[in-house]
Amino acid sequence: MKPKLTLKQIARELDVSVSTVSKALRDSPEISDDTRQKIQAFAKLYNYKPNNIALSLKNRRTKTIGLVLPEIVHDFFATVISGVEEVANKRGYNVLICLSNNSFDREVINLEMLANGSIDGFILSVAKETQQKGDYHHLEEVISQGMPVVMVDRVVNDIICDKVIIDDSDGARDAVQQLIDNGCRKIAIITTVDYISVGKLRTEGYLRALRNNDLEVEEDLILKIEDVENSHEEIAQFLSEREVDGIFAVNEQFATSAVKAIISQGRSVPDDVLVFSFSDGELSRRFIPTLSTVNQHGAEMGAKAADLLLDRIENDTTEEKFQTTIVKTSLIERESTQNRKMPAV
Amino acid sequence: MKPKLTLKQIARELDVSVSTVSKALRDSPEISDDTRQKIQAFAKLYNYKPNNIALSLKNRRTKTIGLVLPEIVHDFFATVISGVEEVANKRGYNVLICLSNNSFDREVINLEMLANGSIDGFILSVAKETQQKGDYHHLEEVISQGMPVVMVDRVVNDIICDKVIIDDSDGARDAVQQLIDNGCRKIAIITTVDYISVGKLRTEGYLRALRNNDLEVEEDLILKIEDVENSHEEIAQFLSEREVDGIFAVNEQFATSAVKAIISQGRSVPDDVLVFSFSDGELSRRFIPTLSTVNQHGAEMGAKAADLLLDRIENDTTEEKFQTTIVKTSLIERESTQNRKMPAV
DNA sequence: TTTCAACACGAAATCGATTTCGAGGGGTTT
DNA sequence: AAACCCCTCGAAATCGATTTCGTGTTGAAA
Repeated sequence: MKPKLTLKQIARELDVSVSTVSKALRDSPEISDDTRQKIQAFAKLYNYKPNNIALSLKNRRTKTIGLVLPEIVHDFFATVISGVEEVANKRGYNVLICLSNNSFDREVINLEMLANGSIDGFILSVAKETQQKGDYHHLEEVISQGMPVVMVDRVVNDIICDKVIIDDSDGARDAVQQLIDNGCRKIAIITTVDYISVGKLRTEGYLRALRNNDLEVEEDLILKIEDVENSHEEIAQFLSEREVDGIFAVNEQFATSAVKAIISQGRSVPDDVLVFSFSDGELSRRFIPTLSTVNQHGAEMGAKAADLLLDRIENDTTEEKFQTTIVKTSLIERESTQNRKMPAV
Repeated sequence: MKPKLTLKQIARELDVSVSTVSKALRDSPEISDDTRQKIQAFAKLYNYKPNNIALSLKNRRTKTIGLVLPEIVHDFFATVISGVEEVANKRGYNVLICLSNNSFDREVINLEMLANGSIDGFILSVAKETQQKGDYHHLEEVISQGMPVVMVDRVVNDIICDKVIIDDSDGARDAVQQLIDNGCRKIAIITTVDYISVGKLRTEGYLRALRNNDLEVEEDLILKIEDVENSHEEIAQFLSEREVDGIFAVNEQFATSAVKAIISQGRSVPDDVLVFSFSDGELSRRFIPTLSTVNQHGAEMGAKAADLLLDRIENDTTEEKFQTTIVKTSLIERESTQNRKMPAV
């Protein structure tokens, strides 16, 4: 690594002191026009850029924020990253991304790595395993150190900090309502186990929609998936044993598995069964049929989280109280709920 | 931000010097057992962790690598990130991710931001606009500064550095060969314009496969997409005017658009037309029919790139010559090429 | 008793930048 | 001519850690 140009070298070269160089480059009035121009010309010529690390040490802030996510090969989190990155860059910050791969241990390690001066604050979405364990000491620790933290999507209610979430429950309710409005009466839900906060909330929304319409809640129509990897067979099995006219799936994977299962039964989506999905990604947009879905506005969530975090970092508003921002979901209706046989109610 | 515990504070608290504390914590033999234990106990009690920034400044290395990508809402790049992240973390490094959004200017800005001490080296995949412009001065600059750089996937031949690519051309050739073996004789290709390096290479592979089998190359069957956003209509139009029995698409988006167009013509994939895609993602795995595709092994590419970069960083092997690693693609055959009518040759 | 080595620790330099404070020189005021 | 001020610049502290070198003490060897 070739050593980069430093203030000291410029000083030696031009036979002035380091402080003079620093001041000249920052247009301090202490420095005469003559000297200033000479130094600035030299710096420009050799393309001097101050060393970020030295600045970080001096200023006690790194102009970098950390983003800790459970996974990345997932359109939703990818869009969150885009949102965070855009806002952060616009405001002059870098983004340090760490993946927990849904592992508690990796999440702890990541927080520790970052919390030692590398960053000015965190944005994180909690790992699945962490939610399962319910162990949040690592979060409490960094927060008690005074590190600003914003949680996104998969949040922890017990931890007090800024949060950006979507109205999971309302979004689910609206989606199911849509199914009902389109004539469905026997609606199954394919969801996650309850310790996943968003899964639980979406299940609640499903239940609310049914009750709002005086439809009976049949426990038998609720499928809670524990093992996402092998969910496809489980879903196929589930649907083969039940006669439903509508399916609400809490993510794209479950939705596509459901469609596939229905089709392999010789039935059709949307002619025989309507399917509503959650989380809008490439998959929903390009599937055949295209999937109706609840749009989570991931980029917007990321952008909002970044703004919240940077506001807290820059204004040092430690005493200001924490807020939970809810980004509204919206329904995107596509082919999978365009029923041609059942008339809309 | 509450000030974190520093060596100086420990020193003051225990009434020893800063150097003694530092040495004690690093188990230096200069320090007596007594003092060492006292200091280590204190540090442990108050959970002392050295400040990363100070270490970076002192050591002249940040234990962080930069990863500059054109986009992220794209399974391939997401898997590359996973691979990089895993290796980097395993070897004790953080990953700073920047997105260029395929913009030349943003790429330049990102490089400049990172090149000032924030990181020890780069991994990057060149932005589309940069390839179009052919302006690589920003790359040359950071490299001439002695910053180690590894390029991934979308590489620039003119720049001399380590590279990790796939055998785009061979992968495409193999895919097209597979189509031919499955009985296709009129094979269209849906590809990108030539300034995208990988698009051009895949087109070459397509041509080679045709020639290898003494099939005539019909320019009319080659569709080069410039505007990816509105590619769907272009593809539908293209296919409606041509009678083909096989389609090779250089990415998942083009492939799904093609399938959709074929189906809306009242024909079937794979019964009437076989479709082979490139880049294996959720979409290919979950589409109906599931898509045969050329697997790019993104995680492997990312991992390899990270290993190359870290080796260069840690061994300071500036003089060692640069290598281009080719990660072999592999064909994944799924439903979209399981022809039931045309017998395999 | 003198000398010397081993031991345990501290002072200071260093990484690269910023910033406070002080000082020298030139000119102006009384 | 004495007093003063302003302009311009440099020395040094600082951020938090590491590391070299030096120093004082103790004990043992000569």
